[in-house]
Amino acid sequence: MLKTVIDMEKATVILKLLGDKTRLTMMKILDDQSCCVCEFVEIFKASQPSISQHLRKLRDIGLVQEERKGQWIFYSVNKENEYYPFVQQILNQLPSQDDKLKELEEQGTRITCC
Amino acid sequence: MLKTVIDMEKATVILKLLGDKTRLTMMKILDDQSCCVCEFVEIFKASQPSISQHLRKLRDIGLVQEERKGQWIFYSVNKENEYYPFVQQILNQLPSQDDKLKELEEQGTRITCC
DNA sequence: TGATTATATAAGTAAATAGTTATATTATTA
DNA sequence: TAATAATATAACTATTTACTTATATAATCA
Repeated sequence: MLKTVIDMEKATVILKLLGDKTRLTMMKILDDQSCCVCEFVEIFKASQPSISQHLRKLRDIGLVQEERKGQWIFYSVNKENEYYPFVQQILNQLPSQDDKLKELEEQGTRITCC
Repeated sequence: MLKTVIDMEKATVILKLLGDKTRLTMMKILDDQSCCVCEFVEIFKASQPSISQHLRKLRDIGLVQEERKGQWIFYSVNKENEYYPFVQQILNQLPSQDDKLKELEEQGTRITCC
């Protein structure tokens, strides 16, 4: 197994970002599939600016990336990121959050443009 | 390999605690050996109350434990803690902090009572 | 036993963080 | 092209966090 070593400074920054329930759940969801902002608004029952600001923080350090598809902007995990292996090891220990998106599908609020 | 799954709530709390450079470094050091408060004060060039408060937070959620030895109180990682495997996987990805204690030994400020 | 050393805790302060409201931007649709 | 929908950003506010200063406790030492 490849042993990844990350510097303490960067590890701290990443752990601080993941030390928030909304962002940690976002990352776990995004690790499986991409998701648009309005879906997160539904999932977390949070305001749009609040979701947008969480995503921005994750994007600013390169953990996620955005891609516009028409009027929607989809976010996905940037698996090319230098620190992704570090994050992945954490995410792997978390329970699946599939149910969150399943609920949206049942409600019919999942974006299905793609 | 045993797959540990930790609930999101608890994971968030632990990651938030580890998302601080002082506490993260403390945990990495303690993962190898026990250490007393005054050694941390030296290592981090921080005030005694500040160190004491960081250790209290780690102790409050059970990640470390204290043991009095005379006038000193030694802290060590509580490897029996339910969430230790989660923490350990994170710590394993961090660079060794042995040099921090080595410096103290060279200065002669390492506590050698035990 | 009085002084010193190690540590903890409480109270106060400054900085960081998360959320809100308001507004701007960009794309789609009528 | 005007209205609507999705998203981002800015400014403000409330909460949380980390650190400081002051004080308390407990052990050791002279």
